[in-house]
Order: sequence, then C-alpha cells, then structure tokens
Amino acid sequence: MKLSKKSDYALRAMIYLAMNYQKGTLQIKEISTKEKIPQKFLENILLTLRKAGMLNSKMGLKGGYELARSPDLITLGEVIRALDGAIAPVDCVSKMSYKPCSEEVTCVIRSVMMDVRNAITDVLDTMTFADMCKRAKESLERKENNDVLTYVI
Amino acid sequence: MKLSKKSDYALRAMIYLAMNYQKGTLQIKEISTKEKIPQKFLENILLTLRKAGMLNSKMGLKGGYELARSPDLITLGEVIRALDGAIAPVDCVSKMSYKPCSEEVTCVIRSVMMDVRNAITDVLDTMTFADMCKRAKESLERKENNDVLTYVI
DNA sequence: TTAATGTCTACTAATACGGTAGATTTTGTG
DNA sequence: CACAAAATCTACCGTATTAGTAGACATTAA
Repeated sequence: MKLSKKSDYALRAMIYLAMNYQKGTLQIKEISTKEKIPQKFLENILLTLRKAGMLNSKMGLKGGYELARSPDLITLGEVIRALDGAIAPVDCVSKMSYKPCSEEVTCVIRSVMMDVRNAITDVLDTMTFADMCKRAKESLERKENNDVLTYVI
Repeated sequence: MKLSKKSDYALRAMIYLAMNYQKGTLQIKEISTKEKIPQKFLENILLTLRKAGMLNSKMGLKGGYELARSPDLITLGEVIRALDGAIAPVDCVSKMSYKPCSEEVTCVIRSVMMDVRNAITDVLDTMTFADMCKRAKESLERKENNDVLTYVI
C-alpha cells in the first residue's frame, strides 16, 4: 500500500512544472536541484511521463520540459499509473491488469478490495495538478502567516 | 498500492477461522489445504496474528488456532497492519510509522496522501470478519441460485 | 563547431517478498 | 513413561522489485 519513490518524485516534478505552467520549458537540472531528486533518476521519470503524453520536451541546448496539457486536465492517478502501473490492491479488481482469482464469484476479499480500489481512485482520479497548485499556494500562505497546521497527524 | 501475498493469505485464513468461530480450534494443516496456502508460510502468518492478539492457539497434539475475539471485533485493517505494517501510502501520513517529510507544512503531496489513507482505512477499519462471513454466505447463495454477478469489473 | 541539453539502453546495488528448513517445545493418548 | 502430532522459533534462501547509475547518442542554440 505504499507509494513508490518513483511516483513520489514524479508527483513532485509535475507539481513543480504545474506551478510554472505556460512559462516555457524547465530543465531537468533545475527540477532535480529544487526538489532534491537524483538527476539521472528524474531523467527516466520525465521520459516516461512524456511518452505517456503528459509532458512535452524540447531537445538540445536550452531544452527542457513543460506540461503537455493544462494542469486541470492531468490527475494524480494518471501519473501514478504511468509509473507504477495498476493502482488496484489486487489484480482481480484491477481495470489495468485484470487477472481472475481462483473462485471469482465467491471471493469476498475481492469485493472488499474493489471497495478499496474505488476509494483510492475516487481521490487520485479527481485530484488534478491545478488542485495541487491551489493547495500548495494556500499552504504557503498559511506558513507565511505562521498559522498553525490545520491538518494534524 | 498492492496487497501482499502474506496479507491476502492472512485474510483468507481469518475468514476461514471466522466461519468456524466457537467450534473449537482448527489446525494449520486444515486451513492450508482448504485455502491452498503453503503450510510453512501459513505457520509464520498465524504466529504473527497470535502475537498481535487476534488468535489463540493450543499447542501439542490436537492443538490448533481459533479467533481470540468475536469476528465482529476484528477488522481487516488490524490484520493487514499486523502483517504488512502501515497502510498509509507515505510515511509522513502514517499513524503507525510516522516520519516527517522534508518540508512538512507545505507538502501538498502529504495532504493528498492523507486523503488516500483515510479513504483506505475508512473501508478496512470498519470492515469486520463478521461482515466478511455475511458477504461470503450471501455470495455462496447467489452461486447456488445461479444468479448473475451483481458486481462487474 | 561546440557545449548544453534531452534520449536511450543497459547495468548495478540494495531491499522486500515469498517461501523453506530444521530443531525445539508442548501435550494428548496408549 | 514413551511417542507422535501439533505449535514455536530462528534462520536461511532464491527471486523480483525498487532505486539509482553509467555512458553513448541525438539534437539544437549560439
């Protein structure tokens, strides 16, 4: 039930790019430095995201990456699926990599895991990077005003 | 975001034990045969569940395992945590294994993953093995009546 | 032409997962 | 008491996945 480092980095990079949407391309080096992501690792990640159609790239000197679409048209779910594959907790409830379990009809675990999958995707497939930017800005304002945290562990 | 084999087996074994609640102890061998779980692997799993206080055991000849509490007092979440550890998708939103992320206050990923964690635990921490037994029985009846599946991929 | 950038393929190290082995302890039964 | 059947405990092993690295190649601005 854990988010991979890869997806975590991908989300951070995408948020960074979303915060700079329509300001031209940003370079891998900038993102990796600011977000403290190993550069070579990030290269692979951004490449994957480009192939998945979420990023555009410009090669050569002064090249870089930018979002291929408006931030409100890219969801966290899309990013995580591109990097980690299916989100479903067991294959027999996955849309992406469905595989029947032995006794499908009577499999009660399956039915609960379906509920879990739906709960997860309800969050991840509705949350866009526009939302993330909004949250980030609000969070930053709270920090500047020295407000207490509104969400607590 | 995947349920481990260990947790999967644990849930199956617990359902099996819940279906036989208050009928005395069942032996590892029986459970492993009926649920097609490697016996030695299951031994470790049941041991973990016993140490976590969900099972009672009886050693020696004619020994075995039984639920330590009524099925409606054991949730799926409790079982999964015992075997796989924290359910939270990232440590900085985990109750079980909390570790602060670099820039906690402004970390928006954290806030979304908190939503995801809550969505997951809403399902897993409210679903008890009594519920599972009920679902299993219903599912079995549907099978016997040759009804069509009510939940579809 | 050159230096800075993304692209691609392949590799490596570390860790987690799934499972096994074997010796030990406990206990019901003859 | 002896024995066999059960849980207990500790340690190990092979494989897959994860996280990250290396290096050659392609493209482009200046």
